Amino acid sequence: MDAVQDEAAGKRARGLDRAFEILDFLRQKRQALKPNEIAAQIGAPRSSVYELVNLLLSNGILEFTGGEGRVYLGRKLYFLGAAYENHFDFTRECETTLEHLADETRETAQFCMLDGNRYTVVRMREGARPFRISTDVGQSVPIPWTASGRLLVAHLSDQEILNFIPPQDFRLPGGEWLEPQTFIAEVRQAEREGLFTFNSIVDSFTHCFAVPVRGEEGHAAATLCLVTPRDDGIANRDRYLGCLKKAAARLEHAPARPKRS
Amino acid sequence: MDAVQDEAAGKRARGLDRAFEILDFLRQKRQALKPNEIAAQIGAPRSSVYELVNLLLSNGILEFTGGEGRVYLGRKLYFLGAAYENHFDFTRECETTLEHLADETRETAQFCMLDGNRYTVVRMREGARPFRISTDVGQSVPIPWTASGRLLVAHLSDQEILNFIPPQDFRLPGGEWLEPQTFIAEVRQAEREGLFTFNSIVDSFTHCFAVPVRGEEGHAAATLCLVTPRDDGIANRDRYLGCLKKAAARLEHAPARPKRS
DNA sequence: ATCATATGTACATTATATTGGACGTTGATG
DNA sequence: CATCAACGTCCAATATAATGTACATATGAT
Repeated sequence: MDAVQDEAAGKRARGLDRAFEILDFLRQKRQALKPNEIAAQIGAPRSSVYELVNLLLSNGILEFTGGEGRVYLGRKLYFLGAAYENHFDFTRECETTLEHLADETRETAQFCMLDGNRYTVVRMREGARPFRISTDVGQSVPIPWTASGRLLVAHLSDQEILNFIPPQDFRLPGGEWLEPQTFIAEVRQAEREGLFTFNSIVDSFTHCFAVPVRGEEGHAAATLCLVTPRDDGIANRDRYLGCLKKAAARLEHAPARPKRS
Repeated sequence: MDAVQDEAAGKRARGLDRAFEILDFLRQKRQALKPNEIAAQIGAPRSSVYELVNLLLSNGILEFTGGEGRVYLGRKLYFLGAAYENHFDFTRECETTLEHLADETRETAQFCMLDGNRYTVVRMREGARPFRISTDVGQSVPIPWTASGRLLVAHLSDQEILNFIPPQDFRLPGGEWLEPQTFIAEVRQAEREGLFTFNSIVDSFTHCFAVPVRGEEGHAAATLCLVTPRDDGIANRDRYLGCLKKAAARLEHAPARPKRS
C-alpha cells in the first residue's frame, strides 16, 4: 500500500515510510529475512535498508531470528498491537461470534477488515470439514478478489473507490481483468442489499457469503463471512445469510470499550 | 525508554525515534490524545509531532478516535503484532499454563517479559480472590521494582546491567533509593537459585514469586509469577514454587513454532 | 474589551538522513 | 586460478526532514 507513489523516479523515500514498508513486507512474507534480501525484494537501496533495519533492531521493532542475520518483526510491535486490541476490544466478542457461527453452519467463518487499501482476514474459525482455504489469516489480498471487498468500500464514492484501490488489484488471480465499473456496480448492489455472495474468484470450488459489521459511522467497519463448498452454499443460502445477519447484529451491539473492563 | 540520550541539548531527533516515542507514549497512556498534548507531554516540538502524526495516520499506524482530533494506536499495529504473535507462537501455551497455575494456587498468575529496558506483564490470570494488582497488563515498569526483574537481566554482566537499566529506575515508588549493588547482588542470587521471591516493593501487602522461562539461548526469555497476599505466600511458599517450576518447564518444552501449525 | 491558553497551520532554515557507489569479504562455479 | 554473486560496511554528497517561529482561530477568564 505504500509503494503507491512510485511515480516520481528520482525522489528519495522518507525513512518512516521505508521503515513501515519493511515491516509490512516482513508481515507478508511471514518469515525472517536478511536485510539484503529485503532491500532487493522491495527495491530499496541496500544502504538505506541496513540503516533502517539497525535502527528498528535497536528499538525492538525488529528482532534477530532465524540466524545468519535474518530479522523479523519484534516484540515491541506485539506490545503495541496488544494495546490496540485492548483499546478497541473487539476480539473477545468476535471470537465467540465466530465460534457460534461455525457451530451453527459447520462452515468456515471469518472476520475480515481492510488493511490499508487491501483486504485481510483478521480471525478465522474452521468449519466441520476444513478444506484448503485460499487466503490465510493475516495475508492481505486485493479488495476486488473478495466478497467482503464489495462491502468494505461501499461508503466511498465511485471516484474514491477508484482512487483507493490500486489499479493492478483489478487483475484477478487467474489473470483476467475485472472491469472497475463492473466491480463498482457490485459494490452498489452489495450496499443496497446489505450483503454480497458469489462463487469465489480465488478458487473454483467455494462459495462466499459476506455481511457488513457496521461501525459507529454507519459504514462497514468489518465483515463476517462464510466460505463454503459451492453446493452447500447454494443449498443453504437463506439459512446461512440469516446466521450471518444475526451474528453481525450481535457484534454491532458490543461496541468498543472506552477503557478497561 | 527512548529519551535516554537527552544529554546532547541541541541535537535533532530522528523521525523514526520520535515516531516510536509517540507510539510508546500512547501505549503508556492507554488513551487517545491530541497531537498537541502528545507534543507537550513528551517534550517534542509541536510542528514535528504534527508532521509525524499525520504521516502515521496516513499509514494506518495511528487512527483518529475519541473525537476532537485525538489519535491512538492504529489497526496496522494490530496486524503487525498479530504477525509477531503468530510467528513466535507462545500465547496459546501461555494462556493454558496461566490458567492451570491460577487454578492450582488460587492466586494471581502472570507471564512477564522485558519491554526494552523495562518490565511488563504480558498476560495475567486473576486468582480466586482478586485484589487490586499494582501493575496492569501492558504497563511497563522499572525493572528493579519487580521480582521478575532480577531474573530477566541475569544473563548480563554487572556492568551491562548498569548500562541497561535507566539510573532513575533505581528510585523506588516510595521514593527510597535502591543501591544498584544491592540489586545486582539479588540478581546473582536469583540466578543461582533459579527463582526470586520478596515482599512487593510496589505495594505493602503482596508477596511475589518469580521463576524464569528460559529461551533457546539459555537465559530467561520471560518469567512466570505469582502475586499473593503476604501471609498466604509465606505459608505456601514451597508448594507455590513447585507449581511455578513445573509450569515453566512446560512452557520451555513448547518452543516457538517455525511456521504455521 | 482584554488577556491568556489551547489548538492547528504554514513556511524558511539548516542539520542531517537517505542514497549511490566504492570496498572487502566469503563461497560457489567454471 | 579467475570470475561471479551474495553479503555487509563505510563514506561523501545533497535532497530534505526536523525544527523554530509566526500566524490564525477558538474559548474562557478577568
